[in-house]
Amino acid sequence: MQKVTTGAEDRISELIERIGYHNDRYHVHDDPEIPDAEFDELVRELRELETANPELIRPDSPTQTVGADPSTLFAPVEHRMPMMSLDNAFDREELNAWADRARRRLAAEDLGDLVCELKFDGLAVSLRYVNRKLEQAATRGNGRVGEDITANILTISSIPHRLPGNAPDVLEVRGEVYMPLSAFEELNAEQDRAGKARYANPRNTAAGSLRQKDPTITATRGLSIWCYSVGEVQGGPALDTHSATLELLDTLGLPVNPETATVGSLDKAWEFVVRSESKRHGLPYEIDGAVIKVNRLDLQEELGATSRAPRWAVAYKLPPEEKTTKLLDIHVSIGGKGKATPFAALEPVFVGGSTVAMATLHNEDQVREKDVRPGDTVVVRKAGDVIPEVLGPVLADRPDGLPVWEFPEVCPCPHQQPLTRQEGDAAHYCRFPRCPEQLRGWIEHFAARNALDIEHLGEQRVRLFIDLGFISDVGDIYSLPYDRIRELEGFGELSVANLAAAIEASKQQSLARLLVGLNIRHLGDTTCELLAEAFGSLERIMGASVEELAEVDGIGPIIAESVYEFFLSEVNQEIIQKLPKELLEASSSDAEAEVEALPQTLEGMTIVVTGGVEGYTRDGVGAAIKARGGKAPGSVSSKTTALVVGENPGASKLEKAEKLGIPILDEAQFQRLIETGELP
DNA sequence: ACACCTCGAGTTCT
DNA sequence: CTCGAGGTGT
Repeated sequence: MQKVTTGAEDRISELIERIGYHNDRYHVHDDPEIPDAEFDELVRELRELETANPELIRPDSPTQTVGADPSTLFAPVEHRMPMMSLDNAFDREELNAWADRARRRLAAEDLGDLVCELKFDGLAVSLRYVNRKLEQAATRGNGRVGEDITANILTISSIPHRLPGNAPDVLEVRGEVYMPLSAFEELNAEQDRAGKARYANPRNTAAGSLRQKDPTITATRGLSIWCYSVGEVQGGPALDTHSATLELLDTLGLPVNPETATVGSLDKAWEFVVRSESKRHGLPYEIDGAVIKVNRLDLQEELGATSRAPRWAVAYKLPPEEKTTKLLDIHVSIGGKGKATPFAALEPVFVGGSTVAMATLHNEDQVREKDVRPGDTVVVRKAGDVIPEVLGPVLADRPDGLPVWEFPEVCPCPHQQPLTRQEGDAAHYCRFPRCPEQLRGWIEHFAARNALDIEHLGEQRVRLFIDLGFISDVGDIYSLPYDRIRELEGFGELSVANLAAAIEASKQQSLARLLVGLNIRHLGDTTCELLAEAFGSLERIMGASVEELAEVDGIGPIIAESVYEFFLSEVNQEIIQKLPKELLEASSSDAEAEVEALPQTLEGMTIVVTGGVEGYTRDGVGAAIKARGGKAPGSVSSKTTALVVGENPGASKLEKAEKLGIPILDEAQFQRLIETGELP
């Protein structure tokens, strides 16, 4: 196809030159020749041309670079005023509870007018305008520190680069960047044409678009923004209500969502919530709830904030989306210890932001209790926003005579050995020691991050090596036939070297990790550490009696028996023979030496963490707590000293901690706690 | 014997 | 995240 772009190409060059000139007059000489509106018009024309002809976008185009130094992209930015998150309410009752709490705190005991807004499903950002010029844009991050995304934000056409003369001297605007459904569909149509994978949902795609290293890509994604509050403000008109703030933003040319209402009572606010729920699917963008704010700023100030959220606002979260789909069949998967778990094979359905084709059914009793049968139409949703869950069948749609599902009698692997369920157990097990499914699970477990941490040995390769007969137990990992692997398709010199190096490195792992890798029933990370610490070497653990094992604090008769049995087995002894000497001689002392060096600030404390904490991986937080002498269990109980709330916290832990009156710490308070051992 | 902690395992999709 | 099950203390 002949390109018909000469006209556009020339015009783009001309625009780039003129914009560059006026930009220079404005910023460098502070002596603009043309009015702002005319300047913006030039930029808009350029942007339109570029949108129509993405292949003509030049890296030096001002739409990509105006005012932004690309080298600062994603650099940390400390917010002058923290970007707080909101407390959630899931029903009317919780909404009432919020209002009651707030009222009790006020001298006047009246919240006054309430502003109702939609809650947009996008990414919270902060735009900082200094002297009416957009100087810096940042993500929310953890609320205190975000990432610089100025270069990318400048490519969003609905965000003004400059504000009119009546704007405050310093204005921090908070808003939600989102991808309109039309832009999302257009993008996916393009992906289809290019034969590429579709994007899953607008929210994640918007996030991905803002995270581009190359702003030219962000520019083509059709992102937009809704502005809904301010941070730091200097100069400008005095404001005394939130609705006046929104009006100001609107008059400054910042996009403010029109679906906003100021109401006089909680009843009216609830009506807004109910309406937003029914409107949800008619909107050209996605929402995940509604937000209710106290309108008067003096009352907002009086109410103040907790460590993580203001008391003057609450987010109503829409219930998770439910969809119906066909239950095609119920299969069984075999875990690394032989556990047989039934799961639903579903007709793929888009629910809660992603396509779901499988969902666990846990065990036989769960299937029976839900009474779901292959051929049923079932209701599906995302539990906790992530894990797909089958709620139950739509009985009205059940075909006549649909048979009840029976737990399969044999393992799905070619050996077809029986699956058995013992009295008192909820699970079925495949007890065939040479079951290839179990072997695959064991090898993967051995290579996993919390065990011997062997990179480049993932599920695909494990399957392949088992099929080819290279591996028939974990011991074989250390005598892989590299000559033959080199000849396999998809294995180059480099990938073989990487794999070999990763396996070599695993020989240095600690005793506890080796124990984890051995895949002994009832032993996980924690119990393995207990054993490693108590006995110091594999040899001593192997030589211990059941009674000696059970003497360890935290090890009871059942686990002791399980460990004893494992090492009694001849098959397992042979496997251990195959392991490299370095591993077998691994002791628990090396790792501890480092740990002891840290001040034991958390001695005697039990710290539970929910959500991600800045600067740590999920496991890393627990390790940091333990390294300082504290305990870090996965759930809140009456023994918990404090709950640390990070990014995207889980509701259940938070709720329980509040009910039990356990102190709740934000990330800054957690940092202080770790360093000094002091609770706020 | 019971209640209450903890721990472990399996799990979805990008 | 949720469920099931082992360990510990009363």
